[in-house]
Amino acid sequence: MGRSPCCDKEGLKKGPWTPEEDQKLLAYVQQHGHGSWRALPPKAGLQRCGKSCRLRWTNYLRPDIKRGKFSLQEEQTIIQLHALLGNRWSAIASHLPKRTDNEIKNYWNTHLKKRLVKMGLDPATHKPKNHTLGCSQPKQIANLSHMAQWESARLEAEARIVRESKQLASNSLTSQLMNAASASASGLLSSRPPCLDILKVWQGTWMRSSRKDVAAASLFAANANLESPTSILNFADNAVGLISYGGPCTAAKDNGGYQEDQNKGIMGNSVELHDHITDPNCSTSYTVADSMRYPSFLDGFGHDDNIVFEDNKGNNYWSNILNVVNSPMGSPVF
DNA sequence: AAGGCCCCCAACCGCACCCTT
DNA sequence: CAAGGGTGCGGTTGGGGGCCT
Repeated sequence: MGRSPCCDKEGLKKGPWTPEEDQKLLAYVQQHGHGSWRALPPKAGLQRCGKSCRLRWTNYLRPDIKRGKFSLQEEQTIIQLHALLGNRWSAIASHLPKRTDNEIKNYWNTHLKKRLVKMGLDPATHKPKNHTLGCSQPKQIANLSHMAQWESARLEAEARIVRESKQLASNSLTSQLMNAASASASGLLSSRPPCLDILKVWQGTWMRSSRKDVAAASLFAANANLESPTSILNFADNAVGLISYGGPCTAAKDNGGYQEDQNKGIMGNSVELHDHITDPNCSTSYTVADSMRYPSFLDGFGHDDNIVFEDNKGNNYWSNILNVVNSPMGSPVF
């Protein structure tokens, strides 16, 4: 178990990077791509371990990094995703593609966490510390847990897709770096990330269940921009929440392991009925538990007689998350 | 001006996971 | 199937800079 640190070799430099080192690393990656990080330092003429180089590249030198102050919308996105995902920084970062997980983590720890504490919220649970406004009923706590777990697993999978896309982008970085603008336009480095489309399904479900107004829900779903290229959701065929796999088939296949995890972790209580869904764009068919069509954990959400998270303005906490997701400009990355 | 304190963030560390052999 | 290498991830640290006294 474990491995020996790669940085304990004699003669390897640690600590802050110098501009010369940055230049060497940048020049090498631009010319050759990073390839194997462990093998990179000697080739690039650096007295660093591969891990240090990788970190420096991913957290600082990468051309597709937005630095500087976080916008209000970015802050909101982080807080709300953190409410769903907890300290899953990479998953959160996948929805703020120009920010690194390290940056987001630092920002959370130094700013946002304190702000929540000041507001009397527990930064770990995002609930008021006295629990007077929280979900006090066990069923609702369980529902929240299920929601978070479900979304978390899905986001993990989508984050992985993003990573793989970036990997592909990285592999062709040389040409892209020659023309940063076109790289941006190409969508490889700064494409709209897989958004929280599942939350839209939830909202649609809320609308149905709370208002019993299928037409309104369908209208909402139809109006929603649900054409995220990597989303697992597809409203084109069914505006009331039928889940199908509409994403790139390679990505979906690549995430078989995550799908397994989802099935284990979230479908544990699912019914035995499964539907086979065939992606028209690829020959692979997918098995989707019936419970994914109508997630049972939605029971109890959005009904007037149930307590849900509310902020001090009386807004539904999860609706706020949905608002961020739904708003075309709700987040700089959406 | 200088010393102390605090904050921030780049970087490190160790573990876990994935992939290859 | 197991072992080992490569990489990703999250927690933590420490040094630099700003602020206060």
